[in-house]
Amino acid sequence: MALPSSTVENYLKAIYQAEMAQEDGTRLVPMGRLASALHVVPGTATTMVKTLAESGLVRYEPYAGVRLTAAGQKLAALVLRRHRLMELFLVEVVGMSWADVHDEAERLEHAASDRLIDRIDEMLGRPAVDPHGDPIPDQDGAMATPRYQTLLTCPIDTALVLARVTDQDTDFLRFLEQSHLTPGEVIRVESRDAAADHVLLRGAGDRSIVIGMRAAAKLLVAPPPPPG
Amino acid sequence: MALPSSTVENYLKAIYQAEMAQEDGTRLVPMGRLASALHVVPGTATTMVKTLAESGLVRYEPYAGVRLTAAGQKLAALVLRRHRLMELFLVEVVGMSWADVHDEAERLEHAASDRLIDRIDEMLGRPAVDPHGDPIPDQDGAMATPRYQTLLTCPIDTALVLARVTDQDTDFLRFLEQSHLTPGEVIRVESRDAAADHVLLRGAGDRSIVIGMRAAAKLLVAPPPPPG
DNA sequence: AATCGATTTTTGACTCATCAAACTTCCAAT
DNA sequence: ATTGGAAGTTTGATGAGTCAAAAATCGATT
Ligand SMILES: [Mn+2]
Ligand SMILES: [Mn+2]
Ligand SMILES: [Mn+2]
Ligand SMILES: [Mn+2]
Repeated sequence: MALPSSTVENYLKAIYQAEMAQEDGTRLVPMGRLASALHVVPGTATTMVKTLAESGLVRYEPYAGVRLTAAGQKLAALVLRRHRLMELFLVEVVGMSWADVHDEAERLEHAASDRLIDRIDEMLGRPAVDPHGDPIPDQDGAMATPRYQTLLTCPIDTALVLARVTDQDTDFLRFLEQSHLTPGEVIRVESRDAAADHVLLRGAGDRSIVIGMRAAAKLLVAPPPPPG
Repeated sequence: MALPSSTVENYLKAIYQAEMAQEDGTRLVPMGRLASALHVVPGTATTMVKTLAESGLVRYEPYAGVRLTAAGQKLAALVLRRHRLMELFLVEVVGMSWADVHDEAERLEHAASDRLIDRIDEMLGRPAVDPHGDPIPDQDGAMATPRYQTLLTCPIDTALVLARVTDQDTDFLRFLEQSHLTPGEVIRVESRDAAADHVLLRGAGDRSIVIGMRAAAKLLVAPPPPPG
């Protein structure tokens, strides 16, 4: 099989990420989800998934969904590696805003050679996470998958480290940056009000920030850093 | 008209460069040249050129050839700008070899946004030439076109500056690098022998180098730098 | 002027990726 | 058990880009 096209890479990556996002154990991704993630109509996704299945990259169960094979998983993880290393490179070396790098990396991930990516990896000191806190797969496609809590489920009035942001929307990221809600910052939840649909945060420098529960669910936190 | 596809960008760039390389005044590029530059069969080039003509990017004269319109020229120059800035960036910032960056830039030139390219341009200090001495068009597509002599036509026993290398072949560039025949180096031609098909050079550090006339024609030189 | 060969164009076919719209399957609620 | 609607699949068509091979054109040489 020749090099995978950008289209194939995008399908594999979308399936990979949809599998991860699946709350239930079954990693079967329904065609509707896949189609909307890729901005194609469902029929297109069905057709494409069938050809991916013939290439041995996915297993396809009609009317049920699709999941990656080991081969598909590895390819998808390497695309994700290129994407995330490229994002971090654009922020750290080129000086772009973390709010903008996703769209740029969305195209560069298909054009950058393995040599370039490895060089970038080296320059950055083999980083573990990208600017949004997303883990970066290694050269073999292996990726750490820490289980973080969200600002909806974490304990109240406890110091926590903001570890990851699971939304790449430019405006949302810009807002977070202005609010100093970026990975690494120490924050605590002061209160939650489901009825009012809000979460009250206390950030670095005693900043007080109110966000909706939809937004709070996209902010993942880890236990505070070990003392000393 | 939507964004030009990579294919369209590649056609325009190839026509642009073929026009420049044309020794005769007529900037008409024959279909055969274009086809082989793009590694497609002639029929493919004909078909594509007709659709480019319909988009107003080229003027096409059947059985004679093709040339860029003003619109086509600008688009082509901007692709070349992206290519050459990317090459220089890969050498200067990423630390890749000048022998390797052409192939990498060949793909990245279609994926990099104008924002990224302008940021790179700024980082590099608005450079005038790429690692091979090729001039870099500005944001408007304007490009300096100095008329250099080659090592085949330049005066003998005169100090000259190697200004530009008009071949992107990896092995050739590697050889030049090892021989210290890179842009900026001061060299002089000691002798030429058409029968023997060779040119004898004296490079920096009194290096003595013999190259064939085919290779010599690819090395462009300028008058030596002003004293002081 | 006639012709031969190189170059170019045309034709017909093919792959990849996509959509619209008709059709099928499945399941949750009656 | 039926059935209505949501989700998924199939079918037929389209556009971009390509090739192989047949046909047409052009110009250089006789
Ligand atoms: Mn991203
Ligand atoms: Mn990211
Ligand atoms: Mn190049
Ligand atoms: Mn170059």
